[in-house]
Amino acid sequence: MADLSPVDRILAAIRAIPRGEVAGYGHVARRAGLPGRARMVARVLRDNTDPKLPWHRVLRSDGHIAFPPDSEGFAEQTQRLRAEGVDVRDGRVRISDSVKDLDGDLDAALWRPR
DNA sequence: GCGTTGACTCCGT
DNA sequence: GACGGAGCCAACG
Repeated sequence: MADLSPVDRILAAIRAIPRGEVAGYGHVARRAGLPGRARMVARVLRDNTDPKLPWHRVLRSDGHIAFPPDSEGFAEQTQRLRAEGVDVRDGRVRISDSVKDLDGDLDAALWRPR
């Protein structure tokens, strides 16, 4: 990976998240070569306008959705995740059995909520 | 160049 | 599991 700017690497890391899986801000940042820059990931997502970007697969380290429960983005993120087979309960993400099966190989690249 | 801000994380309670 | 406080870092005015 080369001379891409931090922002581009963050976007690439987010796009690399497979459908039906989720990743944490810190995990995305680390994957982008920016350990500890979770806050930068958050800013990139806020500024991002690319409809192709699976931003809804990015969650906080706790598995909680980063938006306030009464927010618009919260509702949309929940709906998108459910559409991909991710079980969302009370603003928290839970992994379905089918996804749980794949988890072994993806451990290096993906993170799953407890 | 400084102070504020934030879709964060870690740790203790 | 939920809450509060401290730390970090880049963007913005």
